[in-house]
Amino acid sequence: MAIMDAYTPEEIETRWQRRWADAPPMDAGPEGPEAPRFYLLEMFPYPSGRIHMGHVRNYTIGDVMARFLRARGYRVLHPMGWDAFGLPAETAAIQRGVAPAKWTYENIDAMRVQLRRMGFSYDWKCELATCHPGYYRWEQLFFLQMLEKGIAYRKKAVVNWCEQCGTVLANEQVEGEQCWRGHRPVTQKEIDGWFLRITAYADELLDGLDTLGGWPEKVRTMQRNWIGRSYGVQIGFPLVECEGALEVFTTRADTLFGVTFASIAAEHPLAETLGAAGGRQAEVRAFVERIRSQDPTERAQGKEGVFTGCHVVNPVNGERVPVYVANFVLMGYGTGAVMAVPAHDQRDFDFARRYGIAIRVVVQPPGRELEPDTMEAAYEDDGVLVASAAFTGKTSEQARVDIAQHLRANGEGRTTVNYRLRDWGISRQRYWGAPIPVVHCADCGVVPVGADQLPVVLPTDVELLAGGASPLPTLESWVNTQCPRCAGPARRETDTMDTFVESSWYFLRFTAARLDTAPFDPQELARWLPVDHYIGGVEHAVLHLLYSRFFTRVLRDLGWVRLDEPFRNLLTQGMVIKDGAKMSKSKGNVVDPDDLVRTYGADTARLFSMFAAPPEKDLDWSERGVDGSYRFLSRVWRLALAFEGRALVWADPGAGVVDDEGAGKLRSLVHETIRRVTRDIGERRHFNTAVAAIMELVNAIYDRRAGRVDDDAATQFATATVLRLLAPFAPHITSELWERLIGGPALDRLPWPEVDVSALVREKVEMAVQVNGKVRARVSVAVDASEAEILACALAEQKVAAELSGRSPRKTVVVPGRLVSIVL
RNA sequence: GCCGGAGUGGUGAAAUGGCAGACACGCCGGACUCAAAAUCCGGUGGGGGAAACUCCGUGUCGGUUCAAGUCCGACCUCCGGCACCA
Repeated sequence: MAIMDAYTPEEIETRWQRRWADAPPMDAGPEGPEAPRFYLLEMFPYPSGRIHMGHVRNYTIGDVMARFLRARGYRVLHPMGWDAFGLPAETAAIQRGVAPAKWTYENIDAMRVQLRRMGFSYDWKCELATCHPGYYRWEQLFFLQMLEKGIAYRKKAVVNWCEQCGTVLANEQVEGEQCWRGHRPVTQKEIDGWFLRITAYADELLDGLDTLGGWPEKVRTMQRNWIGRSYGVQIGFPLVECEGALEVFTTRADTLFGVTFASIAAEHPLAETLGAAGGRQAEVRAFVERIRSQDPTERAQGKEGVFTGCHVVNPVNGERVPVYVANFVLMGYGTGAVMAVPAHDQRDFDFARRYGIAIRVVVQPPGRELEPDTMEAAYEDDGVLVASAAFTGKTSEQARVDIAQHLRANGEGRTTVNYRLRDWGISRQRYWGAPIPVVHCADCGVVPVGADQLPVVLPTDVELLAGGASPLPTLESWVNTQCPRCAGPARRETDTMDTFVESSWYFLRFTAARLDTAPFDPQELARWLPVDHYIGGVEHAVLHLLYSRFFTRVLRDLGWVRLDEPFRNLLTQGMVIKDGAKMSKSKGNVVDPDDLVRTYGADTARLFSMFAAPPEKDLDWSERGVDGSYRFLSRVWRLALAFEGRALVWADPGAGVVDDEGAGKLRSLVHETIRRVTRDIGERRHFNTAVAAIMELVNAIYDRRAGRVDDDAATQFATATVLRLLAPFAPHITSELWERLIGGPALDRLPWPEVDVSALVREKVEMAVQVNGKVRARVSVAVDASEAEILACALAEQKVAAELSGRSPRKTVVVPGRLVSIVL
């Protein structure tokens, strides 16, 4: 026997990668044969400079699918690009003195090398970087069109400010009390900025979730909660001490007769007015100032408030109730004022107990009677109304409808909808982002830049300021410009756009990444969109994935796309965990993909990330597990190379040429494995079990070959099929072995193996026989045996007869091919 | 607190209501070797038994069913999301 070449992944893989760079696997350009199309996309990375294990996992899932789908005859669009604007480039610039643009493009180059080294089959000719003017010029155009339609607008608002990032953040980008990048504190600040009217699409975004059957329920639920639609009534409570009325929002109109006070937020415009009118200006001011200076956590400690000295009138019963300023009322939700029903709202209950305000029960639960004096908590569920005039005796459900009706008839209120969702604040007080294309003119105010003047190019020859602030406001040559309207002197907007704006439409641009006369080619959009399968981390459930759904609809309404939902199917992969924690520098448990690839090769890295867990679960990184994957590939290597020097016959020998029983069994197993792997990759997306099936086949081939010198057609067919099934997971080693043993068409040009269903049919099946639910025997019966024959066979078993000991079964169940169940 | 998801060997995990633990890691044993590594073969949920076998076993307690990891009800634990949203 000749000395076998050792498995040397590094040498094999780099050689194949060079070949693939010259002749990419069937790309997805507009020309070519008509075939079913598949847009497969993975969330594009921020070019930090290095890929991490999360990327390896995410992109391996995508690449396995891409290679599989190509073999199945699809034309696959599988692009890769760079989410290239963002703060780390500025931080690096300050720390290391490299310009953000240079730093970013160098990182992109480095990461592209890493991705190629993994063997990922991207359509590199679609590559894009969002920091390129050829990309963001279209975003600026969209912005101008949104401005015209009122979707983009400017307002002064209380917003989240991240001290460390030196910028404003959207609500979605604040998690707990820290910013999404992990910084704290995030404080509240009142500032002028640009917003996109996502709330105008709240209903559509919410209802659209029902059409997304290909999304995980978890993500849909998260978006539903985030949008937070609630139906209720807005009621005007006339003010006693001044003119006008206090507008409140409630979902519990059925408790209206239980109102014993009203509360308004510290930021409510009436706070000052009511304080003055009620003669308690000093107290109110002091309270408001104290509350407003608190950070969100501090503010969430307990319920407190101050009486304004003023009252409002309950429209349904004419009662005067006091108005308080309360720390727990949010200005940002509803009207910033609430009617308070202590008996039926826990917050109001706490507040009423603290300040000695009356508690009035107006909803009684079934089966017991609430007494205000003995209540220990508010009763918040539905019940039957009491002490509610004409509505007494009605159920809560009915009363909500009837009272709303009554208020509407008297002009005292109207039904309305409220959302938890806020408009998307996109202004960032940062340098490394897409400039917002407007100017500020002393005479004309805010004036949009003409569409023919785009792009407003971000200057790249800048000096970053040591303090971290954006250099744009002080960059006179850039910031000073002419007003497009009056031609007078004007200053450019120095805020840049949230980088989530770029990622909200990149998947559309991939279909015509190099087009420079328009953002999209309508024909290409129609051809590819929506994305058939999108893969990424669940952390973007209410960030990128919500923004993209919104942006797609805006572009639809602007006439750019004909599409409601951008992503038909979504796969959210779990995190990569090591030693029980997410990989992070601070925990010191990071595995560097470069080290991994150097030691084991890309194929092993790919195989392990697919084998260790199903994609949606967290993946526990294990050095031993990686080693196991490497050993499996080595095992395949040795198995296949045993044939070196002889041409391996890879065709199915067919049922006829089977020479002995073992060969027939092996051939059946090959087809069974094709069936399993095809289903696991194509339908179930359980790549781990697909790999397990291939391993079983390899084990079976080893079993058959044990002790044999000669290798029959079935063994050769099985070995070749292993290479074909394993190719999407480990493209390098399989390509290498295929070329050495078979040559002919390259493995990645070959169609996916077909299942011969007739090969799956067995003559006999083994079935379990249960007596009273316990397996007592096994019988081997012909597959086409009737139920009666199977039963007779089972009853004839000695063990079964012993169990029966002469009794006759009370009931029998025969599931052909599975088992026989006998009940005594 | 509310909303999701998950609890299966020593470990990662697998199982259209039909023989729980496929596949892999680890461990144990054997072959090869002067020896070790690598490799190949075998064993490996727990209890009992020399063995044939046998009993128990998928977070807990109930239920439906000839049959439940899987369906239903209640609960416990862990993870994730939201969190004074009126």
